[in-house]
Amino acid sequence: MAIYSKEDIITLLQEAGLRVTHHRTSVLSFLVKQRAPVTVYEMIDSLRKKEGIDQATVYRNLTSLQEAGLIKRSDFNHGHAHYEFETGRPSHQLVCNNCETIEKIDGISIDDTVKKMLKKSKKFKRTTTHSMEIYGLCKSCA
Amino acid sequence: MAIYSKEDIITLLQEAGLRVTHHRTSVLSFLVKQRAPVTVYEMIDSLRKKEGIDQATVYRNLTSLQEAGLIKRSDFNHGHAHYEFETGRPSHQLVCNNCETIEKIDGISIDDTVKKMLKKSKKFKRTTTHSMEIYGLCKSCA
DNA sequence: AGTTTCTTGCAAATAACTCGCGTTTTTATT
DNA sequence: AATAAAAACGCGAGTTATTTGCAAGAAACT
Ligand SMILES: [Mn+2]
Ligand SMILES: [Mn+2]
Ligand SMILES: [Zn+2]
Ligand SMILES: [Zn+2]
Repeated sequence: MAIYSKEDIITLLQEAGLRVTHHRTSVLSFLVKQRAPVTVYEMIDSLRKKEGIDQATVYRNLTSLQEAGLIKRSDFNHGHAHYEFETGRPSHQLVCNNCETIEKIDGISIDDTVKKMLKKSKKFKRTTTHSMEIYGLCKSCA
Repeated sequence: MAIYSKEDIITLLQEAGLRVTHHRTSVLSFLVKQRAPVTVYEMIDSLRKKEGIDQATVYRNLTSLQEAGLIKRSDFNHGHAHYEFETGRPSHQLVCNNCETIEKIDGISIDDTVKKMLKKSKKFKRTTTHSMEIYGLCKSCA
C-alpha cells in the first residue's frame, strides 16, 4: 500500500488543481494508507492527536478531496460518512449489519451493468461514479 | 402503484410479525405510493400534517419496518436517510450530484456480481441485501 | 517582497436523529 | 366484552454528526 510517496500525494493534489497545504496532504496520506473505508471520527481522532488538525479542517479537506475525485465517500446507511482513497480501479464493499467490519473487494467491474442502467434511464444521459455495497453478517457476527 | 390495498399493507405487517398500529400502517402506506426513495424529512412533514404523527414515531417505525425487510434505507452519501418500499424485485438508483433527483431503474439484477463478490470474500459467508447507486448530473443539472 | 486567494482554528450553530418516561393502543387471554 | 401484558406513542430534552462565521495564517501568483 506504500506505493504512494509524499511526492506522489503532492502531485495528485496539484494535478487536481488543489492547493498543497500541510493538512490536506496529511488527510490524503492518511487515507492512502488504509485498507478499507474509515469513519470521519477515526480520521479526526488520529489527525488531531498526531498533528493537531482541527475537526473543521478535516471535514473541509474531505469535501475538497472528494469534489476533486481523489477520495470516495460512502455512508453505508450508518448515518455518518466513511472515506477511502480513490484508486480508479473497480472496488466494492461487503458491509456487516452488526459490527463495523467493511471488506473491500477489488477487481470486479460493474461497468456493463451501469451501461444497462443508463440505457434504461430517462433522466440521465451520462454518469460519473457508482457504488455497490453488499450487506449481511460477517463470519464473526453470524 | 396502487396495487397494494390497505388490507395488503396490514397483511404485510402481520406476516412480518409486527403489530398493526395506525401509525405504522400510515408510514408503510406512504412509502408504497412513492416512485422513488423519499427523505425522512418529507415523510415527517407529510405524516405530521395529515395525521399528526410525531417525528420520533416516524423514526421508530422506519427502523422497525426496515428491520422487518419491508422497506429499504439508502443514504446516497447525503448525510440523511431515504426510504423506499421493498418490492423484492431488483431495483437500483441513479442519483444526481446536484439536485435531489433520484431515478429508480427496475429489472436489472446484479445477483451474479454479488455471487462473484462473495466468492472472493474472506470475511463473509453469505449476505442478505445489496445496493447499487450510480452518480452523475441529471439532464436538467448537466 | 507584496498581494491576492485560499486555508485554518476556534467557538457557536445547525441538522439529523435518539431517548426517557408517563400515557395510550394493540394483542392475547379470559 | 372485560383484563392484563407488551408494545407503541407524544413530548421534551439530549446526543451525534456536521457546518459556519470570522479573524488570523499560509500558499500561490507577480
Ligand atoms: Mn460506520
Ligand atoms: Mn437527500
Ligand atoms: Zn460483523
Ligand atoms: Zn439534478
